[in-house]
Amino acid sequence: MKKFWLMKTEPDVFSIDDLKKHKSTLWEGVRNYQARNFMMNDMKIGDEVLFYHSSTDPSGIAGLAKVISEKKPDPTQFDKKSSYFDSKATKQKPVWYCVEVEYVKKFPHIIPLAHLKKTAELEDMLVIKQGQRLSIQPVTEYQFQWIIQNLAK
DNA sequence: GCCAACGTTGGC
DNA sequence: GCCAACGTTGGC
Repeated sequence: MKKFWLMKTEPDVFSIDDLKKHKSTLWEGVRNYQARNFMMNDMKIGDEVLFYHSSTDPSGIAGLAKVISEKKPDPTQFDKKSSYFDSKATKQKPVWYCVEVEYVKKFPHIIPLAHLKKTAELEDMLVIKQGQRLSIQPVTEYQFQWIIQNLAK
């Protein structure tokens, strides 16, 4: 059963245009257990992703991606030079995992967070809740399809 | 740049 | 295991 997700990124660091250019990317650098657990346990090949730009103006959904590989150890946890280095992690016992996501499309216009907040059909979306910092969030199929059909233009 | 909300750390 | 202190996220 295909699932749907929202993944946040700061466009200054990695934007939808970067994903388009690279075709796909390992979603490395997640250091939150809840978000990691989604990637470790729940995200499967073919799952669809709303690609969300945070800490920018306006913040919002910039496009679509899809999951093309299931969990792999996050290489940055072993890299002493990386700010994501984790001394607790070993190659035999990695702590952090990530999935690989592939570019699908960039929306003609970003869908601003403020717009999502005003949409009654999306009132249960996690991303619009105050203080919701989780960088990978589950989205319902209804929410996903509604956004595609009504807001992605 | 501010700061509320949240997750994590560490002393006890 | 509690919880205060701290660091981070991310909208505004």
